[in-house]
Amino acid sequence: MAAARTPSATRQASPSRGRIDKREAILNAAFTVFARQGYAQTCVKEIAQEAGVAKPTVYNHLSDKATLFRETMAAAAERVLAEHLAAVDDLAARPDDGEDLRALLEYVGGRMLRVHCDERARALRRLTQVEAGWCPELLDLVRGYGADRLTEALADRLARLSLAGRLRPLDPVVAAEQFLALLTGPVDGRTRMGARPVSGDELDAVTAAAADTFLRAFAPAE
Amino acid sequence: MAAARTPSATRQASPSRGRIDKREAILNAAFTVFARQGYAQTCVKEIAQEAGVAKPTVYNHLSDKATLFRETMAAAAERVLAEHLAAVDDLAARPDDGEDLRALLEYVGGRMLRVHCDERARALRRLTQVEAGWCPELLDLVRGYGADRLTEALADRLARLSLAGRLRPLDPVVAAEQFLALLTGPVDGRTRMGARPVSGDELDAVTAAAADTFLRAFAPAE
Amino acid sequence: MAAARTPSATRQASPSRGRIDKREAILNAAFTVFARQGYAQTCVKEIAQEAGVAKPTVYNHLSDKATLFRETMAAAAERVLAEHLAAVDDLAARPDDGEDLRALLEYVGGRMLRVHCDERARALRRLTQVEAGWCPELLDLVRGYGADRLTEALADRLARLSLAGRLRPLDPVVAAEQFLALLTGPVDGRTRMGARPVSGDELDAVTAAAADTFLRAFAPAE
Amino acid sequence: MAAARTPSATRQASPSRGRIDKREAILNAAFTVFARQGYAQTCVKEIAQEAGVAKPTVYNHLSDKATLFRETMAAAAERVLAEHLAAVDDLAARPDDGEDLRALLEYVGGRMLRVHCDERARALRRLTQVEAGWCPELLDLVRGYGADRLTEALADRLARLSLAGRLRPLDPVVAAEQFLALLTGPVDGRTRMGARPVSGDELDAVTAAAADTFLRAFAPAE
DNA sequence: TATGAATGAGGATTCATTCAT
DNA sequence: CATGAATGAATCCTCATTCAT
Repeated sequence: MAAARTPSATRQASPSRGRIDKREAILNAAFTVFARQGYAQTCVKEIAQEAGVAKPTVYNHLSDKATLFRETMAAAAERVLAEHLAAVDDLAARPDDGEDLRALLEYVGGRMLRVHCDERARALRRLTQVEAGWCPELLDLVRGYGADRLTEALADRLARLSLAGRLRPLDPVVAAEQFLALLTGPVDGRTRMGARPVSGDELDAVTAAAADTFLRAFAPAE
Repeated sequence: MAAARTPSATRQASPSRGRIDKREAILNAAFTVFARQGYAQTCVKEIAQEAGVAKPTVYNHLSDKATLFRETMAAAAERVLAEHLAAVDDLAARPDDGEDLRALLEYVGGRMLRVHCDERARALRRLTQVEAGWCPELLDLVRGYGADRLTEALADRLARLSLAGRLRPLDPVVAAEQFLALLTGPVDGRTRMGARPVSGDELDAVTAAAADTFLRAFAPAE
Repeated sequence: MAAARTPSATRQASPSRGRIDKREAILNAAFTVFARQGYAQTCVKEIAQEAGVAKPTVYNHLSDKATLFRETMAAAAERVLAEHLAAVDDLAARPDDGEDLRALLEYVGGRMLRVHCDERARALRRLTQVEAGWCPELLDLVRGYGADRLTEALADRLARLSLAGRLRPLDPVVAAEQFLALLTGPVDGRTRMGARPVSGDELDAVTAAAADTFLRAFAPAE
Repeated sequence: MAAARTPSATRQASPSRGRIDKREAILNAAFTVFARQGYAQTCVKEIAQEAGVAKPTVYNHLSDKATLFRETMAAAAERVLAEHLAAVDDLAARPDDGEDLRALLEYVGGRMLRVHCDERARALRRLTQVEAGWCPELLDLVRGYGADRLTEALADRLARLSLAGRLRPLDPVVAAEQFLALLTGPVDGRTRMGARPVSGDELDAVTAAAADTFLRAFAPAE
């Protein structure tokens, strides 16, 4: 089977690509529909239509509805992870020495908040939470793909800032958790758990308030 | 189940009570099952069994499955609201002058966090979030029954503390939002959106850290 | 539940009768269709139509297609058994002393052969044989309801005839088996395992030949 | 399976052999699976897997599932016929004059009974019987490939024995049918229509009893 | 020719909902 | 009113069959 794939991939890109594309199209369509309607309310027929394939094709690529759901969630988690990692890299690349600390926090906070509020990320969290009852592996699947990754990256930076004397001594993880909470908490509250969109201005206001409170609490003593 | 049968024994005394009790038994059973399995995965038969009545009886009291769900959520929201209000009253009754402010914040924070983590409250939030897609009134239904109520009560107290000079000048709503975020954010993160139980000790640690950060940010200037 | 059935049965015969009748109607229809088309080729819809009920009603009375099949076969086996037992009783009631032994054997043989060739009995044997692969309990289910019962009853009578000196000493079971084989073997061969009907004349001819051979083999020595 | 792969190694020598071999491999595999599961329960994919080919290859060689079944049955009938013919030849080759007639009958009977009980022959009879409903040509297809052939061969020998004065005057076909019935009837009864294996000892016992009864019935008058 | 992929039709099963009692 | 029984409308899944390679 592996032997069957290698040559065809060598001969021309299309056959294996076509299969991969179709599988990916199915997973994309599935995430769209699952996110819109939830697991049980979604019927495979809809997913097939959204993906532009026939129903059995879905079953050909993904044996079960449950399997389809798990794979869909895994793929979505991977995509969201990629966006998160981009934010993290962005964070690491951002020079902080000599800059205004408040501006840095606001930049980083805005970045994180936007990742958090991303449509896909929100749908992923919602679905995870809802369907975790019958599919507990979702929790482990999405674990670390969510804010945790950002939390750790943020904790790293906060630790370095503290060592550099630009923040008071602190527990980096707790500080990171709290900064994230100051960001996401008010937004989640205002958007009714993410059910409503929120304007960029509001995000900025929340970010500014979070940075302000964080700085007041964690700035080095005079 | 036993609870569903007991009232029927007292029915002779008050016929209308029997009806009410039966309706309430159905709503209780429905919330239990909905919370466990979600809306679509739940079939009316299960609810009827949990309530100890026959399926058509459910339809007699609540015309539709959707109606049943809405009424169930409304009743549950009402119950959770009652608990929230108790916490709020508790808050208002708590004398604060002359006491240690940190101790007050930790007491209030712990109270709120426990309300937030209550099994029923979590189930209510989860169901609201999940089923809001097809039943948008849930958002308005549960709005104000959740942390909002606490937020406002807390904002009141914070405003008075600020006026009394025990906190620096602040926007009470923002401060309340942030205090709540410092409480619930880390817990929600650690419990994977409430899917796992969390120990009382952990709650206390989070509460202490939240109070500490809040005080550092909002204590009056020297 | 038992309490709910008893009074209604007492009150009037119709409700429980209706249920029983419907169940029986379903089983009858199921046997008809299964016998015509085999298990896998039969879809539940057909059975429901044949029984004049809706598909879910079938599932209401008999949870599964497999269960439906097993119950159908059990009921059919019972009915066929009843016919067999009638033949056996008839056998026992038949006075034999003083009569012509050949006439007796022919009468009994014809009776048995007709039971054996009965449409329902043949269908039962066919289905048993066919579906025993995935439903082995069929063998035990039908065991004893088929020729075994007749074999034993016949063996009893042959033993008595032997004791009475009208047959030579013999092993009653072997003799009974052989008499039945002499009856059914040629018929089964000619009807291609029961796939084709066979005329009454042919049955009589086979019966006569069987009785003749049996008598030649088991008549008492001069 | 090994048998299906071996010929493909010799394919280079004779290309047309490869096709024939593959077709035969498919038919063999098909009979195996059909015999195990019946027509409707068998899906073409299984047959393809059992034959070690891809599903479309099956359709390349045999256009239809029904056609595949018919061809499979025809091929199997041919193979069983070959075995039957071997038995018949064996029968004819067996010198009988001067020998003990009982020994001859037991030899011939045991031979026939073993042919009758052969796994493939039984499966062929079962499938024929079951699927004859929708595929009536099976009856004609298998006719004459079963016991009929043996019946006729046996009738020939019995006729000659009768003419030779070693048996009383008789109708050869009836006598042959009855001898076969005395053999197969008890065995079929004991094996629950062939669903269970039967020991060689039991076959011998049945054969002895059959020969005994047959001799008593058809030995020449003193 | 042989195959991986795709499809259309169909079947088992469940469920919300409504009568007869 | 409360219930057992019945139903019509989905939904998941399988399978025989056909293209593109």
